[in-house]
Amino acid sequence: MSIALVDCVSFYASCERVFRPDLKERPVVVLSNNDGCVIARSIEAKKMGIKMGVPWFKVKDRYIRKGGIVFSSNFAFYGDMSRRVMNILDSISPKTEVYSIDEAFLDFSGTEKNVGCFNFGLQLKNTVGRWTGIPVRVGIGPTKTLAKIASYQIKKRNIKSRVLALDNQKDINQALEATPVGEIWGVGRRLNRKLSMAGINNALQLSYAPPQDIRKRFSIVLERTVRELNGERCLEIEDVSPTKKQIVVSRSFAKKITNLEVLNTVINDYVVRAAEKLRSEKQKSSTISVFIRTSPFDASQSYRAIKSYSFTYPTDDTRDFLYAVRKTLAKIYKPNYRYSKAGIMLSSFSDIGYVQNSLFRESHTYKMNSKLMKVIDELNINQKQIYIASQNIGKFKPIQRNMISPKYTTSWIDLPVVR
DNA sequence: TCTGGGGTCCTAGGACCC
DNA sequence: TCTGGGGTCCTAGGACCC
Repeated sequence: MSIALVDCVSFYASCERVFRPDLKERPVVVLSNNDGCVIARSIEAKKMGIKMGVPWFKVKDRYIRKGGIVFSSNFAFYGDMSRRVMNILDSISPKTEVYSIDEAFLDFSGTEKNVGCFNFGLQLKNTVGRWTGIPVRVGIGPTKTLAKIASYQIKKRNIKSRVLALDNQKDINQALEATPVGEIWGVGRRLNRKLSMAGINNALQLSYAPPQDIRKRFSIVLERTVRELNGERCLEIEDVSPTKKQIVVSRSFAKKITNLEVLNTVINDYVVRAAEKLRSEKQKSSTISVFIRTSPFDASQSYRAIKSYSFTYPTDDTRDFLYAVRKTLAKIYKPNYRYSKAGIMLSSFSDIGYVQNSLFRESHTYKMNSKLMKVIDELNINQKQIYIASQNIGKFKPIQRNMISPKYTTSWIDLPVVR
């Protein structure tokens, strides 16, 4: 009964190093959109005191002066590297859940008798390292939460093999005692404070708390955590990814927007992307929400608004969404504000095969529209860009990425050359 | 000057029903 | 004039995750 958590070390920074061996052992950081803040740091950068999420402009000078290397985010590249890592894990383990871009849970119950937990972890780490160049940590335990704890301990104790198997109670207790309550998976800032006020400071103490009490005083979520710390499985491995319940596309702008038409054009881009995603998920949506806001760091003004539009029938037609957004945005837009971010959200999904007929719409129009969208999607996959007239086509550059690396693995032009 | 993006789950409270 | 009790469903917002 064993679960492994495979966790890529400083994932984005490690990706950048794969095709740049000259960056080995040098500080590397990766920035968010608009080069806003630091979202990944190599170990060397962490040692320089660069904190996660820190605004780039605050550390830039000092970091560069000390010889640090910086990249804008290149998500097409990271996504592709992630897929490669996950495929390898999937080929080795009987059950795999891709938990995030850089983490996966593996259930290898049954096989541990043959090779042993530790050796299994070693095999995972070595194979991924050799085949992709990405370093990973492997934490192993009887439950997901304990596997997470194992992974945290690898980091904290700086275990050289980067593999830790918690397969007996003595090791488990030792790891729990050395894990502050705020580092437990599922305990955020808020719960951390509440728990320490209740005198619970490390994972071992939390594991001793009666689950029923925890449920009453906190929540059912934390109750599950307590049980998981005691080796009782409450969270299963979800090896078939559940269908999405919402799709969000949102961005902060490099330059504030003060004009409704520009805002609408930019948001139309998000709509086009979200609708593509929706169709690739084979879903239809009957609610779209639009939100706009000013910068939370701007003390002189503050406005945020969100409004939803419901269709009488579920749709996946980009033009339906564009129409809804135009109407909705006009209702929440207020002039004289400097908007810093906007986004849209699709929700209320239903399966594509299921159509609720409407009294007010001929049913054959559904099929016609789906065909059109399908053709557009296929053309766009083959790089022949079809735009909707109201989209933003280079007129306005809302995103800034000044230090982006080549798309080494997803673009023929950027393919690395070996001389 | 410059502060990310995309998700899930749970709960409280309101609307509505009988 | 007096104005019950119990249930479901939906939504907004909070908390958390990477």
